[in-house]
Amino acid sequence: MSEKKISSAVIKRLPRYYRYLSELLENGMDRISSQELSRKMHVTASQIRQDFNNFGGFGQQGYGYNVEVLRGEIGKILGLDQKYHVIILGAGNLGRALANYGGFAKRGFIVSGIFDIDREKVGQKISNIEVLDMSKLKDFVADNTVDIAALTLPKGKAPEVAKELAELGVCAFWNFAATDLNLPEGVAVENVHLAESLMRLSYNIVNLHKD
Amino acid sequence: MSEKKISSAVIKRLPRYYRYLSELLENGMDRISSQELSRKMHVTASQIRQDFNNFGGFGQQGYGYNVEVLRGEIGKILGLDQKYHVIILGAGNLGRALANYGGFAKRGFIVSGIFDIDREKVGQKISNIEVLDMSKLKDFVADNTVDIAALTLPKGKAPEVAKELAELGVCAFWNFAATDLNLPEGVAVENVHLAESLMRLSYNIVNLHKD
DNA sequence: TAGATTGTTAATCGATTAACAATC
DNA sequence: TAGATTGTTAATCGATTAACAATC
Repeated sequence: MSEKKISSAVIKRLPRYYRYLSELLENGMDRISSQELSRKMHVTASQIRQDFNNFGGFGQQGYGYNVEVLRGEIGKILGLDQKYHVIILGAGNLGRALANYGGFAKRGFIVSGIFDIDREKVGQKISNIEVLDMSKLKDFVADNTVDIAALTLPKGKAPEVAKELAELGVCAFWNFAATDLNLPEGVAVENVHLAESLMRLSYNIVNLHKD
Repeated sequence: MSEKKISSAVIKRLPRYYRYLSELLENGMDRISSQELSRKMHVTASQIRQDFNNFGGFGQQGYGYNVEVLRGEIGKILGLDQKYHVIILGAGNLGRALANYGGFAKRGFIVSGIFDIDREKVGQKISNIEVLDMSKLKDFVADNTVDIAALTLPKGKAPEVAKELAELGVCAFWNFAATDLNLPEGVAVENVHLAESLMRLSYNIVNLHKD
């Protein structure tokens, strides 16, 4: 398209705006200025205005932004006006935690399948969904819409399963395995590397008193 | 100190270097050049050399970097040469997943306490640790070393519990709650906002075919 | 209208990449 | 020594902040 490419720095900030706007809405606020939002979020008002203006003018001079409208627009930009069917690969602790977490469904992310190779786990029900054997994966993807695959597999297995799924047409991966997936272009990957997050925390602990 | 401040862009990349170097070491590689690492990691060789040089010369002209030495140095920078005592606040699905995940203990992050308010959960054992009632938290922190508090509480509770813990001297927080903690300076916070991660993924799905 | 606040341009700052001399 | 590759400076690129005219 002719739309200018939005920088990933901006995209990374959008969900946080969305969260703050949702809160403001819950609290009955119906308008907010960039300056007020700036104070709440601890970012500059200038950045807020720049960010929003990447997508067109959501505000009004002398008034600010309408909370509900702005939240709606950002939601649309983030694709939250759609539903997504999610399958979870790996019914371990983390896979189960994701399946059981109701918050995602509320935002339109519906878990429709859970897979594992472990005989013990296959057949169990998690959040009302039966855990299927990995051998059923191919057929499942052929017969059902799968928008997102959440990978909570051991790092050794994750890249090959992701590759297989990508070949079957799944084009978005939420990757919790401690590895890079190295998938072809045209596939969306969002990594959640908990071990790396924890290392950044320990770095900060060590350097906390070194200013 | 007199050390120049390392930019957070660099720090964010260190754990990934550490992961790749650990893999290389497992595969028996004992040296690597910035160019070779560049190809594996899909970042520029220039960036790799710049990043490492923030901490001093780990390499050798004409040779490259010794994998084991470099991994060790980065590990030290990240604070992985120490042990950390972790308590988990909230024994829900995610709290249990974190407690049960053995990978953290292997890297020196030891879960030493789990807390919840739910009568059903208090007394249960998770990964050999008894879930304690939140009322015991204060005494526990007074009697035990607590380096990190992992917050897997509802967003409504997280900020107040974090504030209380910070006042008791806990100075690092691994925050999984969908909220900002707004703690005073001198406290390290690492956020893992899964809902935001998922929104970035849906943004990418929507925009996948818009180039 | 006067006051407020956006949208947008220009200035600054910081991070990434390129280039190459130093040196193993 | 010749070849390779780092350490480091300089050039480029991009993101953030400041400033202010437009306008509600």
